[in-house]
Amino acid sequence: MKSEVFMEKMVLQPSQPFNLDLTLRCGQAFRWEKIGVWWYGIVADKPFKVRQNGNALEFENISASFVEKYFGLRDDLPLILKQITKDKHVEAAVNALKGLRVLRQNPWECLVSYICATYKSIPAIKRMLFNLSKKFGEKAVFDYRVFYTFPEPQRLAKASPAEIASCGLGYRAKYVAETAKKVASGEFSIEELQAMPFEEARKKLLALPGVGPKVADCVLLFSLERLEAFPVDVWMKRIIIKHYAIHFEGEFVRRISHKKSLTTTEYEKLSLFGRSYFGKFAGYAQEYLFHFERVNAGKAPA
DNA sequence: CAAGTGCCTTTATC
DNA sequence: AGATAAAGGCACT
Repeated sequence: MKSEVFMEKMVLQPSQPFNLDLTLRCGQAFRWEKIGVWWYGIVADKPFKVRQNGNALEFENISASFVEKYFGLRDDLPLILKQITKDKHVEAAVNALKGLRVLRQNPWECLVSYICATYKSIPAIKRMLFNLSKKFGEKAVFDYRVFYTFPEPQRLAKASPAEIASCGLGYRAKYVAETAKKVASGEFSIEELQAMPFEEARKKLLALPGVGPKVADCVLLFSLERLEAFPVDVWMKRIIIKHYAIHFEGEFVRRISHKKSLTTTEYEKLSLFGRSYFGKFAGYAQEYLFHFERVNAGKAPA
C-alpha cells in the first residue's frame, strides 16, 4: 500500500475506449453509488470518487495507478474486442456497449460478494453487502460522506452466522462465516491463487463452502486476472440456447432449456464452450453478452 | 395492493 | 451422472 495522500484532483486520459457509467452499472461490483456527476466507492480501506468528463477520467483521494488497474484500463480493449467478436451476436453487444471494461476487484470482497449473489437479484445483493460493511466494516469519512470498508476475513470469522444472517444473507450466512474462517486462519490463501494455473485455482475455489462453478468463475474473472473465465448464469444459459444452440447436441439443448438450474456437468459444458469458442478473453465476451441481453430484456427482438 | 414468480446458484440426497 | 428438493427474503409484476 502506498502511504501518500491523493486528496487533490487528478486526471487520466485513457487512450482507448472507456465508459465509466457502463462499467459500474453492469452488475460486476455492488458497492458503487453515483451522486450527482461523481461515482463514490470504497475499495480496500480508502473511499474515493471518480467521474468521466468527456474522454477524461477525473478522480480524488486515489492514485492514478490504482485507477488504471481497478478499471481495467491496462487491458488492450480494441485487441480484446477484435478477438472475441466471433459472430454478429457479440458484434451487436460490442457495438452497443462501447467502453465496457472488466474491473479488477479486491479478491476477498469479490469472493464474498458472489457467495452472496447466488440466487439473488442485484438490488438485494447491494443491500446485503452494504449491511455487512456497515455492521462489520470500519467507518471512513470522505467528502462529508460516510463509507464503510469491506470487513476483513478476521472480522467475519469471529462473527456468528446469526449476526451475518441479520444483514439479509439468509442461508448464505453460514457459507460466508465458514469461508471467512478458512481465509482468516490461513487454511485458504486467496493470494496463492494468482500464481496457479486456471484449472487449479478454480478447483481450490470450488472447495470453499458456498462456492460453486458460477461463483468461482466470477471471482477468477473479476478479481484474479483470469479473463478466460466464463461464468454461466441464467442469463448466459438463455443466450447460449438462443444464439449458440448449434454448437451443442439438440438433446442437450432441450434438456437444459426446461430446467431452472444446471448440473455440474452441464455447467462445465457451457463454460468450456465459452472458453474455447471465444478464446483467452472469453470473460469479456461473457460481460458484453450478459449486459446486452439484460438491457434488451423485455424489448422485442429486432 | 396482494399474491405469485423469479432471483447473476449451491448443497444435500437419492 | 442426472434428477429433485430445499434454502432467506427481497424485488418486481
